[in-house]
Amino acid sequence: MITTKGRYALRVMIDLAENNGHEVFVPLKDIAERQEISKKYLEIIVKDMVTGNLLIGASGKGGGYKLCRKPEEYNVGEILEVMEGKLSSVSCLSGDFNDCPRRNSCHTLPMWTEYDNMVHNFFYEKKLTDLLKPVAKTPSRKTKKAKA
Amino acid sequence: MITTKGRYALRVMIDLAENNGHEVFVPLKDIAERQEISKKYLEIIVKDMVTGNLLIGASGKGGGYKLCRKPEEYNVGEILEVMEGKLSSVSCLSGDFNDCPRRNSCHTLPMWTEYDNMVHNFFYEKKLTDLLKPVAKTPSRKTKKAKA
DNA sequence: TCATAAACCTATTGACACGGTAGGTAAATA
DNA sequence: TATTTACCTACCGTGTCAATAGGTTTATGA
Repeated sequence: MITTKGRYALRVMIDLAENNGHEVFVPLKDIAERQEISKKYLEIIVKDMVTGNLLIGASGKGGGYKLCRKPEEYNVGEILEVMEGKLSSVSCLSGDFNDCPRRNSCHTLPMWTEYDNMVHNFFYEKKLTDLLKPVAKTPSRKTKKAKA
Repeated sequence: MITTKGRYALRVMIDLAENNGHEVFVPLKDIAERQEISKKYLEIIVKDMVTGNLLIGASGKGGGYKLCRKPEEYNVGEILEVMEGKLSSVSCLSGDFNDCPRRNSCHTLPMWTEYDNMVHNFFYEKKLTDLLKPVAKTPSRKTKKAKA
């Protein structure tokens, strides 16, 4: 189960991406209000996001939080892993890794491994920008009309 | 995270499939010993499995547990769901379903839905028999050699 | 009929995670 | 120097996980 931490973190990222949070510092108060999430609780979350190199924080008047990369340079997987730890389906595959004495004869381990890979790929291939509201595309100066 | 309940249940199923547990009752003691899992804890698990129509239990001497279908008629997903409840990635998709007031404007819901479908398919397409030790195939009486 | 072997039932436990709340400190700005 | 903001520490109620403990019922077979 993805917990509120992961889900809220994602919403913070999206909020920043959609509110110029790539260029200017956005106060947490604003994010909390837009997202209807307790600001106090969000403090905990964004703190982890700063530690995890997803955001930069700036204290004082005019401060707030800002993306430290361009939105297209984030993928969902890394955001979730910062908040939830490794996205591992079973304890056999996380932690000390190979502490299970049955690992060599385990009938289910291959399935868990396959599952883990699938999940990892799913979230790492999903970009933050895939979650943004589809914006009316500003046509680039030289738009080639697609063939069909 | 798949908990021990789900993982142990799967191992019980495999154990039965590999120890004639489709035809005769196998005492829990034997399963617990082979699987090196506390019998006491397994009691809780198999109880749920009986309730969930995965196993049949028989009390008294000569009793034990038995698969109620043929091994090839189980898939992993249903076994896990009996033990873990619905395999839902986020609370937004389980429970009362549409209690979230933001569901219509939520940017992340489509991703969670897509993810849930992927997970569901993965486990429901996986058959119990896919987890069994590959057995030296008893050649059927009329084995057609594959072309290539 | 009676010991035995098995499932079945109820209760409890310690540890930990989840989802917060509360209140204060430090830093930057105007 | 007041204000706005991030940042820090502590706490808390609830629930789940992974068991353990001890007893009761049911069926067999000698």
